[in-house]
Amino acid sequence: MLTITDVSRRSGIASSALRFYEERGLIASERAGSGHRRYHRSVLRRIAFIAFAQRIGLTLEEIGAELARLPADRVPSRRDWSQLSGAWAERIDERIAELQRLRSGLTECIGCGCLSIDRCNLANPADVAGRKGPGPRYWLG
Amino acid sequence: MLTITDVSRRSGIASSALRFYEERGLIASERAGSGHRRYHRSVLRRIAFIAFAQRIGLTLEEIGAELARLPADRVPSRRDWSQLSGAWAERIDERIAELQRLRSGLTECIGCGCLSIDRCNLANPADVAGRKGPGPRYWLG
DNA sequence: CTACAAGTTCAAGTTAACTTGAAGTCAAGC
DNA sequence: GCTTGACTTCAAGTTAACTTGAACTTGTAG
Repeated sequence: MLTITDVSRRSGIASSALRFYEERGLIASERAGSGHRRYHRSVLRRIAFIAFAQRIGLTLEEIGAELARLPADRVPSRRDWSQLSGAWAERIDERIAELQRLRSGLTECIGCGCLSIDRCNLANPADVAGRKGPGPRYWLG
Repeated sequence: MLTITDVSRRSGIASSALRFYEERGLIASERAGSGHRRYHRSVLRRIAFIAFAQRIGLTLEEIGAELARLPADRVPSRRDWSQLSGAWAERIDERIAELQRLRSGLTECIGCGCLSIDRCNLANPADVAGRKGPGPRYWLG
């Protein structure tokens, strides 16, 4: 069993973040008699998965939903993990495609001078105009 | 001269956001005798530029820095605009490259079962471990 | 036994990019 | 003249993903 500092050092994730993940139900821990957290080594792989998924652009909520599909009664196998990431490739491909569209718009649209809201659909695609709710907006979100 | 509602409707950006951009010095307006904002039509192109730059991933602060390089004494020309976006192509290419690395890691790394913090550099590249400051972290930021 | 590091909880702060609400002013139609 | 909609400012709220601080307890080395 690992202490929170062990896990933090090995994963590069701050202890405060680990407690936060636990509060959100993304990882679990047992307690020593003292009340201190003790982690199973398998938590490291779970954390690696979380970090990876974040880089792909998933929110913690989405990641939690994925993790909930892992078997609860045993340590997940290689197959269990690889099945989770099924839909991700498509998601990444979509983002790459968007970036490539933006990249060609950079020369074709700004360069040619047509960057005007009335005529340029790169400057104002539907999903930019159709924003919803409060809080910051991210171009990939 | 356009009212704030005119500009909002034509750009798809909420009036509150337009006031916010002005507060940040990204756009400018004059005032009617009543105190109401009046915009020059050229502000639409400026807003289009802001929206485009945001989709590429620039923060408002960075966008402000770019906009500050436009000539202040006249309405910017086609050339003025296209010179601003010089460094962006490279930036987009870097992001595409990162996504492609992540995509191959998806099959090679999660699929093969090597996704462990100790051994997998996709799970824990330097820039994930080396995070700094408070606030949310984004995988592209 | 005494330091001092490491752990705990809980509330509040941080960042970006806005939105929402309150409280009041201005403009246009009937 | 009245109502209704558009506009103004300013303060406070929103979201995500954490961090920071306060106040306190545990574990360990000397």
